[in-house]
Amino acid sequence: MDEDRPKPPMSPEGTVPKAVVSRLSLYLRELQHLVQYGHETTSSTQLGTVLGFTDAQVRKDLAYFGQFGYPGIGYRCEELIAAIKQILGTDRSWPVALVGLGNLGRALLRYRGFGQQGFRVVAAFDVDDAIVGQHIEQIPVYHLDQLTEVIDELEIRLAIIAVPSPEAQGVATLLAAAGIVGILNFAPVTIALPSSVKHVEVDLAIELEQLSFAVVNRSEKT
Amino acid sequence: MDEDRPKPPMSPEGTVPKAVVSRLSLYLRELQHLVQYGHETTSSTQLGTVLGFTDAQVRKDLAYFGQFGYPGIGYRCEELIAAIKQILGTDRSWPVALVGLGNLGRALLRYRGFGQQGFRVVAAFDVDDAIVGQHIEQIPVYHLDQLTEVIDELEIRLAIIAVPSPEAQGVATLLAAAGIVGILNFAPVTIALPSSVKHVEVDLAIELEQLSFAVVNRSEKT
DNA sequence: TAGATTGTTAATCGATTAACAATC
DNA sequence: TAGATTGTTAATCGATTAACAATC
Repeated sequence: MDEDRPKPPMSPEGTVPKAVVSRLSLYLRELQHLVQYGHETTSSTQLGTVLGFTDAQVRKDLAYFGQFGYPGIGYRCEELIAAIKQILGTDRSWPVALVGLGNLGRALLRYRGFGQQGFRVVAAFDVDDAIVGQHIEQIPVYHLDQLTEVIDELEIRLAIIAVPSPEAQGVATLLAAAGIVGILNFAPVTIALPSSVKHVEVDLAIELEQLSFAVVNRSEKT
Repeated sequence: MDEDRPKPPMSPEGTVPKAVVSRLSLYLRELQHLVQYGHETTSSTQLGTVLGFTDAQVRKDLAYFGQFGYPGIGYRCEELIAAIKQILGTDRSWPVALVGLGNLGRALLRYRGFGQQGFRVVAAFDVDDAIVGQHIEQIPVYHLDQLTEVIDELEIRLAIIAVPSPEAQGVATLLAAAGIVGILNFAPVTIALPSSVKHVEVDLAIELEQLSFAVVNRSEKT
């Protein structure tokens, strides 16, 4: 629309706080909602209000990566969506490997939310002979032994671990050796990996514990 | 073992940073692993090393809630586990309602990790007549219309939302009206609730986005 | 005793917010 | 023009770390 605008092409010179990046994802999500409802532009105040941040924080967060707004006008939604996707690296589609096809693994295999944000599970792994060799939701299920080979073949760089806790570290080590550089781990254990391999841990029970704490200590804040 | 020790019974006088509470959950998880491996005591250094924190931080975090350690010795695992459970409110078992039985909802219904940490799903809700009235994993499935009634009857205070995004806000409002005080939301939308209702949002795609960002910006840190 | 480790204070570091000139 | 809103600097706030006396 306006290619001529001097747009510093993503220069995170200094180090970007981790919290900023997760808010970036929230901005993106909200912007996508706004577009769905027909909004063409938005403002730091609007984004902040919906998400519970100050307007200053929204502007500061974005400022880490460049200048995306128009003084007096705000941000053009589509434009900012494109910019954030580029920053997050989701302006492409990432092939993802999924290891472990228990309840959670199967649910993740079918989860539509990944595809919408630029991730597609292209290979699943398990050790259960009853499912190895089949396809689930059109995704081929391989034996864990084929991990390295398949990851190499399909050029997969991201993986999801959904195996029982005792197996998680072993699988993580295998994945790292196979060339995976980012791991999303659903097993409730802290896995150790070389620092070159990034990993995010999601422990569903811990999320409930945070709630439990908030509820138990609720009265004191009132 | 030593009931006589003067143990300030959980006095979070000032306000406890949110980050401290989530680390508390990690300490608990790690302590449980240590006990499984036969450890009787541990230290702030050991806990910190495994989890990637400094020893000072471990001690500071725990200090928000009382004195749990023994100078020269460290922390008795079982004792600290009991203390943290009490702080988090998981020294009891919480009945939980689950709304939405799509792929993710069903997986959560079967997820074993909840029970181990003091949460049990006791009622599930959906609007699909094909499953309403049945039991899945011995959990009764009710129609969404029965939400208020069942939550009241079973005295449920925590709920999990696993419905499609467009339904999430409506369900959240319903839950709040039914007396739910804590909500774990898996729908990728920010829901608005009265501040008396605590909620935690888990967006699976966002977790992958964090990974994608880390991977794309990986080289710069090396 | 010597060695280990806590709880806590003070110092450092980092992140959020307020304010405002510049811009449309 | 007047009103709206940005990007950015400085001020504030909060969280992490280092250091150490006290304790076992």
